[in-house]
Amino acid sequence: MTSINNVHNTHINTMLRDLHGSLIDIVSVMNRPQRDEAMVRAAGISLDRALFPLLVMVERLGPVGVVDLADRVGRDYTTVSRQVARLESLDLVERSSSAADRRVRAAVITAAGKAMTDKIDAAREKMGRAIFATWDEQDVADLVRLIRRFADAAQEVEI
Amino acid sequence: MTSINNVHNTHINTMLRDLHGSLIDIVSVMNRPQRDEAMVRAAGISLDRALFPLLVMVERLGPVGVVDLADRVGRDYTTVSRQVARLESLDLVERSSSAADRRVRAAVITAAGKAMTDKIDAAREKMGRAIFATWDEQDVADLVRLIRRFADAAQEVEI
DNA sequence: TCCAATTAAGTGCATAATACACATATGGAG
DNA sequence: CTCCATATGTGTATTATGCACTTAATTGGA
Repeated sequence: MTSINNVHNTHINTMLRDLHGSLIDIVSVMNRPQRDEAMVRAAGISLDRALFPLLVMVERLGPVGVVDLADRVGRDYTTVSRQVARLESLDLVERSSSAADRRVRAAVITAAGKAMTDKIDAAREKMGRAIFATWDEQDVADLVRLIRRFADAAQEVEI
Repeated sequence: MTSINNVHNTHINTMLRDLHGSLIDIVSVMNRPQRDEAMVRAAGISLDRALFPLLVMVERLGPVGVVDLADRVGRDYTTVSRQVARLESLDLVERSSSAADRRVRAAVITAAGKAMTDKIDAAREKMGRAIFATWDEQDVADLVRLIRRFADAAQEVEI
C-alpha cells in the first residue's frame, strides 16, 4: 500500500468516525422523550412512549406488517404484535389481511391516527425551519439528497 | 404570502419530510439488533442489548455522567444508573468522582471495553467503505460536513 | 456567611415491556 | 402434494423502566 493510500484511508476513517458521531447525536435527539411527549400532550392526547414511533412508522410506511415494523424498531415481533394491537384498539391504526398474502395483516393509519401524526409533523416542521433558517438553500438540498442516498445504501449493505 | 413563497414553503416542507424519512430509515438500520449482536458474538463476547449503545456512548463521549447519558438514550436516569453500574461490574467502564463536581461519577471506557468497541468500529468501518465505495469523494465530504452541521443545529434547537 | 433551591446519583418497588416457547395459518419450492 | 419458510398471535417468566424517596454536592442569593 502506498503512502498516498494510507493518507486516503486515514481520511476516510476520520470521516466515517465523524459521520458515526453525528448519527449518534441525531439519534440522541430523536430519542428524547420530552419532545414527542410534549408534542402529544400539547395536542391533548396521551400515548405510551413505545407506541409513538410505531404510529409514525405506520403513517410513513403505509400498509406495513408486524414483522417489517419489528425489524425497524429492533424489537421482537411478538412485542410489536402486542403494541400494534394496542394501537388498533385505540383506533389509531387499522389492519386488514392483504389480498396478495393473507398471512400479513398490514396496518395503515386511521383518520384519528393521522390527526395525531399531523400535529407532530407540524411541530417537526417548525423545528426544521428553525434549524435551516440560516442555511444556504443549496446546502439544505445537498443534505437532503446525500442523506437519502446514504440511507438507501445503508439499508442495502445490511443483512 | 406570495405564490413564490408558497412554492418555496412547499419545497422546504417536501425536503423536511424527505429528511425525516431518511432519518427514520437510518435509525431503523442502527436499531437492528442483528448487527451489533452479531459483531459482539463474532468477537466472542456477550453483552445485553440495552448495554451496548451505552458502552459506545461512553467510549465516544469520554468521561460522562449518568444524567447526561440518560438524556441521550431517552430513558430515566435511574434506569441508566443501573445499566452503567452493570457495565462497571463487567469492567467495561470505570467511574470516578469528578474533581470539578464531586456529585458526578463520570464513566470512562476501560481497556476491555475499548477492545470491544474497537471490534465494532472495525465492522462499522468495513460497512462504511462498502456504502461509499461508489461515491464521489466530494459527495462523501459534503455529507459528513452537512450532517455534522445538522446534528449540531438539532441539538441546539432542542430543549 | 449561611440557607434554600438545584442538580447528580442511587435504591425500593410496582408496573410495563420484552423475549422465548409454542401454536396456527398461509405461501412457495420441489 | 409435501415440506419448509414466513407472518402472526398467545402464554409466561424475566427484565427493564419509571416513580417516589433519599443522600450528597453545588449554586445562587439574602
